[in-house]
Amino acid sequence: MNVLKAYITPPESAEDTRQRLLEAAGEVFAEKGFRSATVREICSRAGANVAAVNYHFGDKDRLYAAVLKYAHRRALEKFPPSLGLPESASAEDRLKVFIRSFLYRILDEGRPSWHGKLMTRELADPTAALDSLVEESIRPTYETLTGIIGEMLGKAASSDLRYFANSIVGQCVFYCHAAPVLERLAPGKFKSSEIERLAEHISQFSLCALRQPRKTGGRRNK
Amino acid sequence: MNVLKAYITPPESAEDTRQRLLEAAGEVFAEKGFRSATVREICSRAGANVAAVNYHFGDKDRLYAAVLKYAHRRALEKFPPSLGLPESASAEDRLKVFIRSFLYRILDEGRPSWHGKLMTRELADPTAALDSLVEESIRPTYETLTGIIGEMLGKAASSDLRYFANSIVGQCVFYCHAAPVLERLAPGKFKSSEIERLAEHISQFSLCALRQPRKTGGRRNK
DNA sequence: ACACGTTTAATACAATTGTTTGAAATGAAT
DNA sequence: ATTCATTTCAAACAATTGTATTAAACGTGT
Repeated sequence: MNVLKAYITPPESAEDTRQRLLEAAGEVFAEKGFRSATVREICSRAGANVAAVNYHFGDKDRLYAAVLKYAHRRALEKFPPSLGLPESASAEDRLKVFIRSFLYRILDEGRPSWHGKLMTRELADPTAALDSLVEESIRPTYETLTGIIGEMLGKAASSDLRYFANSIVGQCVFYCHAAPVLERLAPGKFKSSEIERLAEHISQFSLCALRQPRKTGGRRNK
Repeated sequence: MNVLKAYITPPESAEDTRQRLLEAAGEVFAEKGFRSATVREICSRAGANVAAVNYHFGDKDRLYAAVLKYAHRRALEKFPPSLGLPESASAEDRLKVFIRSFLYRILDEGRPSWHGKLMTRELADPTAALDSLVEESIRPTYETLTGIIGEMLGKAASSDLRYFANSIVGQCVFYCHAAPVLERLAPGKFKSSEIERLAEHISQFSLCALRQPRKTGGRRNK
């Protein structure tokens, strides 16, 4: 019976509280930010003792780093950057899918819903974890985007690539970053259908600009 | 001599330390955010005693509220929304000026350079001060923008006005909000000339989308 | 010179923070 | 049943926080 039980639930409750800590920490960090979040609240919400964080992760910083990694992995596997779109698809279609997937990743309310808030918080108020987050998570996504844009603009305008990428990403993250203000400017919650509408708008808005013919060298006619 | 001295520096050092506190608090709040900023550092940077904040402002919260008001007033008088542009100017020109002025207000490095950071911090991590900040500062600016856009789109598309406004504001605040990431993605500081270039790009990018003919009712042809 | 209201200063206080400690509990292997 | 490593727990630690208190310093009008 010992053997059987051990086989059915191998890591037993050890790995279990670790997991609960990860989930609870995600919530709290997203709500309060790294500095204002307290390990006491995290542990309490995870139904664990105050010392659990230090036992399982060493300290608050390493717990936070683990949460960031975990959040990004979960979000990516739930909404892969190219949602089943074949590589042969046109650049315009890949851009549309990129925008849609990106929006879902940062705005989705399903589990874990806190991924977007967590990321925007880290953008605005960086901790020591930002460096590796940029290199491992953000830069690859960013380069996917500049790749698509470069294909649409042609090689000549490469110096402007970043501006266009920033314009697109900026439109997206705004809804996550400025959510408290948007809520006050025009009360009413975001539903999932709203995300579809949003993706449609941002795609159209951006495609207009990207389709615009322009001179080589990157500078548009004034 | 008493009379003379009192006349030359009327509020003497009382109003003076109040002012120094305001400036120092602006710096520290912008750097650390409201919750992580300590009144001890603020007072130290202002060359004042720890108790100075409570004496002059009551408590940390009311100091913060005062700083927000002060920052917005200073930024608005330095970069008025319509930089001397006549009201008769075309909607396109007024949009360009709006974008340029908005960017300068949030990205300018002159004094007080912390206005932009302060605002984006309050967006992302609201305090009790956000409500009045939205009503007194943000909403008027936002309505100026939707007014311009509405003129360009025609009345029919009014339900989409907010989307277009968000797209424009989103592009702008991104450079302030995601500054730490942008710095890591492509090192190199922002110079003032960069702001001009940025304004040019965002204007062109957005005008393309706004000029695009669309059906009445707000939804564009898919 | 004196008195008085305003401002500054040093210090203390209670609350909260992340982290540590050492004992109790747990569960599998002998 | 005993041993042992792993995990949980309550309690305590030192550091930092915003704020309150109390006395000193200052400038001003008499």
